[in-house]
Amino acid sequence: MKPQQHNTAMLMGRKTMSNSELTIQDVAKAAGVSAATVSRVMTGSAGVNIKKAERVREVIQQLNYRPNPFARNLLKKSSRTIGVLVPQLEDGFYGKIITGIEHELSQAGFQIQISIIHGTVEQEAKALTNFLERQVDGVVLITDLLPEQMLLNFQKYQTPIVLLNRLIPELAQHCIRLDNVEGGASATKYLLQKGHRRIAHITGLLERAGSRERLNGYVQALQEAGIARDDHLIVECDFSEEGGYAAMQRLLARTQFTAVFAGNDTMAVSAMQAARDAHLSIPEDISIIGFDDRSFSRYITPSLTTMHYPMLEMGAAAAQHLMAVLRGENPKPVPLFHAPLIERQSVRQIEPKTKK
Amino acid sequence: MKPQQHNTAMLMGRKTMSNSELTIQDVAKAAGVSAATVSRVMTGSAGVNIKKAERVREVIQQLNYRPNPFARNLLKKSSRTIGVLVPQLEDGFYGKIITGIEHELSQAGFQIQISIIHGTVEQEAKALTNFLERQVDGVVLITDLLPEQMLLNFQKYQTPIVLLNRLIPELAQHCIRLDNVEGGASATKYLLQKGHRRIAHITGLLERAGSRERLNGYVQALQEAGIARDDHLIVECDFSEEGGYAAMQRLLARTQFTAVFAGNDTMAVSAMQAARDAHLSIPEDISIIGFDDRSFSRYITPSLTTMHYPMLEMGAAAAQHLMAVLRGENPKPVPLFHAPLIERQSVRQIEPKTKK
DNA sequence: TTAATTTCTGAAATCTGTTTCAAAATTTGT
DNA sequence: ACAAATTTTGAAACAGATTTCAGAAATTAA
Repeated sequence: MKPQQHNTAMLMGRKTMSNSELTIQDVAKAAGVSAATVSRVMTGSAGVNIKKAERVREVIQQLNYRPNPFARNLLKKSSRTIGVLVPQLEDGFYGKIITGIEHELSQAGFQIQISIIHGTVEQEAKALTNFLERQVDGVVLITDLLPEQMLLNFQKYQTPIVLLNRLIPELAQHCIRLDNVEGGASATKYLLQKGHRRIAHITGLLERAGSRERLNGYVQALQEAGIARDDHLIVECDFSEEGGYAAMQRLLARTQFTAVFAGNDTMAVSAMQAARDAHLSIPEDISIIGFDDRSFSRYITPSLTTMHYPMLEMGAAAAQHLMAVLRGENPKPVPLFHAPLIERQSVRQIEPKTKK
Repeated sequence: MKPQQHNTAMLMGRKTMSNSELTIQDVAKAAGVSAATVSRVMTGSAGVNIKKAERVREVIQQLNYRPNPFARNLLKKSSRTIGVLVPQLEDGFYGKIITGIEHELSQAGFQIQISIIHGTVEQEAKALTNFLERQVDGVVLITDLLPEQMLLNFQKYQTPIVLLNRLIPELAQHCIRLDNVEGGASATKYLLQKGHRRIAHITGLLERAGSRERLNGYVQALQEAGIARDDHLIVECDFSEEGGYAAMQRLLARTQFTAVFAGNDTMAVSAMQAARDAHLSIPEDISIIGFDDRSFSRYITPSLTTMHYPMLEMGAAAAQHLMAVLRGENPKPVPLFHAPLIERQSVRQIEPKTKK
């Protein structure tokens, strides 16, 4: 497993002949040895006379020979490439995961191949099939769309797979996830600790496990504080901005509260807007806490207190796990990640006795 | 160029035998023909008896045979893969470009391989070399770092290359760029049209061509309006938030103005903050216009009027251009892209005669 | 010095498709 | 029905590495 010999010399501009289509045979001829010997030098296998090896290395350098990766892949049955399927890259959310993955993988000499899902399950399945056809060494999936059964069928292939933000029991040890229950509880506890008692919750789509988990955390935290769940305070939403706005309007129309825990930052932002449009100011009249810590959250006014989604770290963990599996190690399940609280300005302290 | 035969059937869960290591020979044997014939069917080459072809297709389906891509690559000397080098993916800026590229390429059956640059020129050169070694069919580069000479040396390889947001004269026809001069002028003209006459400009690093171009646009627009360049109104900055804040402070301390054209949205946001901290409100006291249309710009208060950087479109154009080159077409240079104005709330109309 | 080891080396096989080429099969022309 | 033309076909060559295996060379033992 010697590091590749190729230098960046030629890119740096030192004179070198342009290696159009050099094969190992050419190198062998130039060095006066057999192709087998050159190969041994290239791969760093033992058993080559030290002096001869040196000479071969020189010739390789001289000619700037680069072995044809396709021939190599064919033999090795591996391309040292990992496929990553992401829902989108248009904001930094998934970009951070990719960054985390890439950082780990590039160090191990792997490349990442990405596929962006453009909506339908069909397309997503096609993207996955495409990875198979191209024989990537492993796959990282970030998707809620693909039905469980499809993922399970995917196991038939020998290709290792890691799932991010999704739990599939049969693949549990390859699932990298956030502790959403804990996160939801932390957010709620923070509001409680700030003196709030009437705390509303705008959830994401409850068909998504993550949304349900955050809701559970919210309910749990309230319970621990001796507050019963009040369904007037809970409204389901679809993650979107429009939804967040409408959800806040609905809440304002039907009950009273001093704080809102939004299931994600996007909904939090638009909920804030809805509050403002109803002549309520934040955090004076209503405190709000989000979830995810999206990049815009620190820029809005007031800046949004939220739970940080450690995507970089989770991406890195996904990559490490995949590497381990590829090395044939026993895949020990990755523990849940925790979402730390990012305290900013959208939540204010309330007088302990000011029960509204 | 028949579309690949592989269905997603097995992923969908219909019963199929797990195609562990099927080769074209196995299929040939099963179908009672030669490997050559199977190959002809797979690649859709003419000259196969229609009935026999049908039978072979059935067997292929039955066995769920997928040709080994490595063997294919070896022969075709192509992997239908494009390498993309990006500075970062942690916010949506470059993610959008990738999205544009991916969208185009996936339709053409290409995959994208991405490399994120982690800072140094050395690393960047290594990433590029890595693409070479892996024999990607083409490369899209988004980088200011790599020295021109290095890029030129890169030409020695037959691998086609497209540069985004950078002009290298010798590679001009493969450079996809934004018309920064026009963009800078548009932003400035908009402020002029809103009645502003004392317009400050916070530039990006002037060593970057883009920053100089935007500055030139600014100066040009002023000139056209009969206003001479006033260097007190221009301050160079480094693109960063801290820099934007300091730049605004500097401007406020040394001269008067009613509007600011910031070289990018990041600086605009922090300039706004600096203004607020100096007890000036936006847009009442100072109007501000940004550049890039970053995702956070619409969330801040007031929402930021800015010039939209059409990254999706430019990414798509890069991909299309690359495809054209790969098809052996004559590479007609791609015209400069235009940055449209996104009118939001950070600029206000000034009374025509209220010259301050 | 010869025998016994150990270390090196290269020819050939292998990996899996694609393509060429000549032979075989079929069709057409008369 | 027979030659000529056309369509199909499979054997073999090929792409460019890696690896096995047996023989050659060098080293050690005796």
